[in-house]
Amino acid sequence: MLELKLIRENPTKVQELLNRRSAEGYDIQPLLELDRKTRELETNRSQLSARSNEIGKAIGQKMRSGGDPKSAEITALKESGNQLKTQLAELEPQEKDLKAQINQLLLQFPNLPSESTPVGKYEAENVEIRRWGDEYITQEEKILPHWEIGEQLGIIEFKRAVKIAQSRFVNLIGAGAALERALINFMLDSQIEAGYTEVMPPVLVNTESLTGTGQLPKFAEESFKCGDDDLWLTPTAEVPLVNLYRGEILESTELPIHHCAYTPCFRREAGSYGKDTRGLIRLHQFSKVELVKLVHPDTSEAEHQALVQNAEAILQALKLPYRVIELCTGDLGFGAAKCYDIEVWLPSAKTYREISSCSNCDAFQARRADIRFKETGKKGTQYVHTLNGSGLAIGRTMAAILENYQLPNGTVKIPEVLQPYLKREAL
RNA sequence: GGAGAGAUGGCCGAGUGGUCGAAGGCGCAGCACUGGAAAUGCUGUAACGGGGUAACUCGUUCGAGGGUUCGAAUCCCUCUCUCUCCGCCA
Repeated sequence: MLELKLIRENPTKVQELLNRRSAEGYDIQPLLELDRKTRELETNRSQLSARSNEIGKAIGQKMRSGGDPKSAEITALKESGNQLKTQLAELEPQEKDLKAQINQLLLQFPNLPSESTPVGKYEAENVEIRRWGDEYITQEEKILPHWEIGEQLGIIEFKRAVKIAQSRFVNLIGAGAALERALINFMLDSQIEAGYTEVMPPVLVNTESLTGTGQLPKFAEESFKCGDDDLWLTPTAEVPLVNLYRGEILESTELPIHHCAYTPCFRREAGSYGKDTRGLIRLHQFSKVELVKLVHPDTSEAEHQALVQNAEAILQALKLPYRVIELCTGDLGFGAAKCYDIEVWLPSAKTYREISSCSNCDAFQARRADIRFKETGKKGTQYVHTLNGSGLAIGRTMAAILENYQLPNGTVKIPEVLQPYLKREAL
C-alpha cells in the first residue's frame, strides 16, 4: 500500500513513478479528491466530538458532586448533548465511508518502482546483469525436453495426474519423487546454512493474509479459494512467511528476520491457457523453497543483493548455467519496488527460463500487513521492509537438471551435490 | 460436534457507567549513587489520524461490528479468535 501522506504531499512525483509502470491506468486524482473531502469532514466532526466530550465531562462532574439528575441544568446539558449526537450521527458514517473508499482505492495501487529500477515498458526492456556457467552449457545438439526424458525414464507422469485432478498437474514416480525430495532438502539445508530459519507454515491462508502481501484484492482470479471457508491455497510461501508478523510491533533488535520455507504452491494460471502446456514449467501445484526477509529500511538494499546471491548459490552448487536480469518498471510485480529474476538455461528450448524472482517490496507490504518495529529508546514506530525470493522453484530446477545433465545414451547424471541425498549417481 | 472460561499498552496484569488512555509490574530511556558495573532510588515511557514551523492541540482506539446512554474497557446483541473439559479423528 502506498502512503497516503506521500501521495498528498508529492502528487506529481507519485504520479510520475506510477506512470513508469504503465503509461495509463493509475490516476491518483480521484484519491486526492477523496482525501481532501475526508480531511474537511474530519475537522468538522472532531470539533463536534470535542464539544460532545466536554458536555459529557460537565455532567459527570455535576453528578459526582451530588447534582440532581433531574435538575434543569443537567437536563439542559443532556439536551444539547442530544443535539450534537444528531449531527454526529450524520457526519460519522460519511467519514467512515470516505475512509473506506480511500482504503479500497489505495489497495488497488501497485508499489512505486525504486529510483534505480530501469525504466521500460515490456519484458524486452529488462536488463541483463550477469551470466554464470557458460562453460556448463551443453554442446550436445539433441537434447530431449525434460518431459520427454522424464516420461522415458518413468519418473514423470502427466496422464494419470490429469485423471486425478486436471491438466497442469503431475505425478512424480520413483526416482522422480526422490529427486523432488532431494532438491527440497538440499535447498533448505543450503539456506539454513546461509542463516535462514526454516518455517513450515500453513498453506491455507485467509483473505487478510493475501491482502497483506498484495495478492488481493486485485488478483483474486489467480488463487484457488476454498468455497466454504475464508481460506485460500497459498500461491507462494511468501504469503504465510510475511504474514507471520502481521499486526505486530517488533523490537529493532529482532531484525533482520530471515526465514525460509518449503511449501507446495497453488496457482490458477488464469490467462495463460496456451502457454507452457507441457512439462514442469507451469503447473497448478508446484514445490518451492522460498526466502523471506524482514529488515530495517537502512539495510534493505544490501539485504536484497544478499538474497539474490543466496538463490544463485543453489544454481552454482548444481552447476546449472543461469543469468540474472533486473526487471524494468513495466515488468515489475505488483508489490515490488525492485526485482531481479534468475533464469536458468534450458537446452531443449535453447533459452533461459525464470527459476527465481527476488523482490524488494520496501514498506509496501508492511503497510498493508501492518508490520512495524520500534527502535529501543526512540519514540514512535517504523514499517519494516520485506523482501522475498525463490530459493528456488523445485519443478523448474528438476526440469533444468533433466535437460542440462542429459547424456546422449538417454540417461541423466545426478549433480554431485545431490548424490548424497539421492544415494545414486544417475537416472 | 457438546459444555464452560476468556480477549485490556512492547510484554504481564488490575479495572464499582462519570477527569480511565487506563492502577501496578516487567521491559526500555534519562538522572542520581559508583573508579566502572550490578543492586538501589527518582523521573519519564501507547499507537494511529487531523491541525500547527514548533511548543502544542483536537480526535479515534481496551478482539471486531452494531446497540443503550449526555457519557461505555465496564451494560445488551452479533461475529471472530484463544484456552479448559467431553466426544470424534491422522
